[in-house]
Amino acid sequence: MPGKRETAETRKLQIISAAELVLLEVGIERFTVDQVIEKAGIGKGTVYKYYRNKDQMLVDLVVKALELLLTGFQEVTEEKEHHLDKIKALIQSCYAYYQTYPKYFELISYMERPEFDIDEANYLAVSHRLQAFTHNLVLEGQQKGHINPSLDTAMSHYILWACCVAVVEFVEAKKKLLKDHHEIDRHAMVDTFAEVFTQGMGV
Amino acid sequence: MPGKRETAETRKLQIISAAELVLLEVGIERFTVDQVIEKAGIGKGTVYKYYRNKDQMLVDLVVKALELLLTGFQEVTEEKEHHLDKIKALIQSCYAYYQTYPKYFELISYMERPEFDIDEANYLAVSHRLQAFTHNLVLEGQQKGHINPSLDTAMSHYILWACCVAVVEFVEAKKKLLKDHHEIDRHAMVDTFAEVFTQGMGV
Amino acid sequence: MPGKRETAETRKLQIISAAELVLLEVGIERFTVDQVIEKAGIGKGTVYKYYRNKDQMLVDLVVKALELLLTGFQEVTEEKEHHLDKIKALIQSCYAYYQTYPKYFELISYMERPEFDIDEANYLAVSHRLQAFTHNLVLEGQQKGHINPSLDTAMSHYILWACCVAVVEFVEAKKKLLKDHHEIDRHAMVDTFAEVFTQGMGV
Amino acid sequence: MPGKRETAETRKLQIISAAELVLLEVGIERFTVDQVIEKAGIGKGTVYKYYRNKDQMLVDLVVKALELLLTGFQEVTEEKEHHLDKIKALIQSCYAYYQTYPKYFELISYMERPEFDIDEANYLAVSHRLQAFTHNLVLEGQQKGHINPSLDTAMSHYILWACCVAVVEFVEAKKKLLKDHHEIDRHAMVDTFAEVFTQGMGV
DNA sequence: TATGAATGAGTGTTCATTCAT
DNA sequence: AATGAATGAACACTCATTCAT
Repeated sequence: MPGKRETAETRKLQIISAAELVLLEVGIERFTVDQVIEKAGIGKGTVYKYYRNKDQMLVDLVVKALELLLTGFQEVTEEKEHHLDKIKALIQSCYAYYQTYPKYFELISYMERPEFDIDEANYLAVSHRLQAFTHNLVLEGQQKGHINPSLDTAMSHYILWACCVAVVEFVEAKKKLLKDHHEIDRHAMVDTFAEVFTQGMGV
Repeated sequence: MPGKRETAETRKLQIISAAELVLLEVGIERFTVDQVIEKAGIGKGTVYKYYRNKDQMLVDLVVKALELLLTGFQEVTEEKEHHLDKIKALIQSCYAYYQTYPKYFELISYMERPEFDIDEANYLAVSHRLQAFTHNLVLEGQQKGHINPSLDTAMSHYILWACCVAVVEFVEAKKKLLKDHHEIDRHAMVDTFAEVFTQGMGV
Repeated sequence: MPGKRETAETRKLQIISAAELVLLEVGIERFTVDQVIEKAGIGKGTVYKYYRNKDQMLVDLVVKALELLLTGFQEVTEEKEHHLDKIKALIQSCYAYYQTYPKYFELISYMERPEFDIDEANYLAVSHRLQAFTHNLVLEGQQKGHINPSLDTAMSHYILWACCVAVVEFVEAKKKLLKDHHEIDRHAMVDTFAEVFTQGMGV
Repeated sequence: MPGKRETAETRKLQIISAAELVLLEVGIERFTVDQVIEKAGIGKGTVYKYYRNKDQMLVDLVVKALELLLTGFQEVTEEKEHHLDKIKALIQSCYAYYQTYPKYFELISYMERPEFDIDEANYLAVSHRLQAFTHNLVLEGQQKGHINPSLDTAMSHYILWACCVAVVEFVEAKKKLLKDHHEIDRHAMVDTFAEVFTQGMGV
C-alpha cells in the first residue's frame, strides 16, 4: 500500500518533470499535453489519471516556479544587512530570475489571470510563503528603523511584489522602444527603479 | 445574398463595436472572429474586407483603449498643482481604469508582447503620446523642483508607467489572497503604493 | 451604337490586359479576380458583365498565350530550309517559350485539363491555326521528301505538338533530379530530344 | 466519443482507401480532407494522427500510382525481345495506364510540380526505381545494338519518360479537336508516336 | 451600365479530452 | 492501473460570385 502510494508519487513527479522540460522549451503559449506525454514516455490517459486537466498540471508547474523565485529572494536578501538593501536586492533578483527563466515568469503571469482562480493547497501554500517572506522583510525593516513605520506592513509587501513584477514585464515589453534610447541599458533601469522604490519606503 | 449596403465608415464602426462587445465579454484570450461576426450580424468575408486579419482588429481596439487611458491621465493630472500629486493621481487613475475596463487592460498587456511588434501608425501615435505625456510629467516636475533632478528623466517615465501596470495587475491577481485580509481594501493599497512611489521620486 | 460596341471591346481589352499582368506576376495557381480588378481599376461587377465567370477570362488569356506561341513557331521555322530542321527549331522554340513565359505555359497546361472542355470560338480558332501550322509543316516535309511519307500526316502533327509539351514539362519537373547529373544541361537535353525525334520522322 | 479501435495498419489502409476513392472521384484539384473523412467515416483528427498533413496523404497515393505504373511497364516489356519493341510497348502501356486511371496520372503530374519537392523515402524509392528501369532499358538496348550508341544514356531515359507523359496528356487534352477527325483513333496515334520515337532512337 | 460591398461555403490544421480495451 | 486511438469543435482566413444601388 505505501508502495503504491510511492508509485503514484513517482508518476506525478515523472509527469511534472516532463511538463517542466516542455515549458522551458516552448513556453506556456505552445505548451501541449501531447508534448508532455512524449517527453515522459507515458500514455495520454495516464496524465488524466493524475491531473484532472491541463490546467492542474500548470498549477503544479507554477508552484515549482514560485518556489524557485522565493529561494532566490531568500538567498540574495541574506547577504545584505540593511533592509533597504535587502529590498533593492530582491527587486534586482526578480529581474535576474526573469532573465534566467523567462518561460517560468511567463507562466506565473499566465496563471495569475483572473479566470484561473486557483484553489489548490500547494499553490496557496507557496503563495503564502512568498507573502510571508515579503511581509517579514518589511516588518523587520520597520522594527530596525530602516523602513517608514507609518507604512501599513501588510500593504507594503504587496506593493513590493507588484513592483518586482512590473519592472520586469515593462522593461521587456518596451524592449522595442528602448532601442531608440539604447543608451539606457536595462540593468541601469532596474537599479534606478529599485533606488526610487527603496527611497520611498525609507524613513 | 449580399446584405445591406452601408457606408464604409458605418460598417467599420459596426464591426469594431461588435469586436469591442466581444472583447469586453470574453476577454482577449477567447476573442474570436466568429464571435465578432455573430455579434455584428454580418458575413465572415465582410470582416476581412475591413481588416486584413484578426490582429488588425485588435490594433484598432487597443488604440481605443490607450486613448481612453491617456484621456483619463490628462484629466486627473490637470486637477493637481504639485507634480508629485499629479503622479499620485496618475497611478490611481490607472487602477480606476482597470476596474472599469479590465478586459481593455488585459488587451493592452497582450498587445505589448514582443511577438506583436505592431507597425501601425495609429498605435505608434497613441503609444508615443502616452510616452510623451509621462516623460513631460517627470521633466516638468524636475524643473519645478518637485522631483529629484538626479533621476534620469527618460528612465523615470518608464518606471512610472511600469508601476501603473504593476499595481493594477498585482492587486487584481492577488484578489484571492486579499480576501484573507479584506480589512485592507484595494483603494487604500493603491494610495499607499502611490505614496511610496512619489516619496521615492521626491527631492 | 458602334460607339458602344467599341466601348465594350475596349472594356474587355482593359480587363484582359490586367488579367495578363496578374497572370505573369503570380501564375495561374494564385490568380484571383480581385487582383484583376485592382490592376484594371474597374469594379468587380463589371468583370462579370463581360465574362460569365473566372474561367472565361482564362480562356481569353490562353488564346493570347497560344497566339504568342504560334508566332514564335512561325518565326523560327521560316529561317530554316530543310523541314527536319524546321521541326527541330520548333521543338527548341517551344522550350524557349517556356523559359520566357513560364506562367503562360502553366496556363496552357492548366486549361488543357479535361474538366475545362472549352467551347469558345477564339480558343478553337487559335487551336486550329496551331494545328494547321504543324500539319502543314509535316505535309510539306513529306512533299519535299524530307519526312517519311508513310507517316499519317494528320497524326504526325499531334505527336509533334505532344513532344513539345513533353520536353518542356519534363525537363522542368525533373530539375531536382537533374541536379544529381548536372553534367547534363537542359539545353543539351532539348537538343538531343529534337535530334531523336527528327531522326524518327526522317526518311 | 472515441470510435472503434482498429490496428494502426487497418486505419491507415482505411484512410488511404477513402483518399483513393475521393481522388478517383473528383481528381487532385478538388481533393479535400473533409471528403476523405466523410468517405472513411472517421473523425477529422484521426486523419492527422496518421498523416502529418494533406500532402503526406498525397505522397502515399502517388507512391501507389507510380508503383502501378512501373508494374505495368515491367509486364509489357518482358513480353518483348527487341529493345525498340520494349520501348514501343512502354509508351503504349503508359497511355493505357492513363485511360484506366486518369486521376492517378493527374496526381503524378501534380506532385511533380517543383513546389512539392517531396522528401519522403517511399516516393524517392519508387521514383528511383522508375528512373532505373528506363535507364536500364536504354542501356541494354545500346549494348545489344538496338539503340543508337551515340545517344547519351542518361539523357535518353529522361526523354523516353517525357514522351510517355506527353503523348498521354496531349492526346487527351485534344480529345475535342480529335472528334473532328475521329477517323483517327487515339490508339493508332499512340502507335504512330511510338513508331516515330523508336525509329529515332534506333541505329 | 457600372459598381463594389457583402457573402459563406470551404480549407487545412490543432489539441484537450474521452473511453474501450 | 495504464493506455493511446479517436474525436470534433474551434480556428483564422480565402475568394468566386451576387445583387441592390
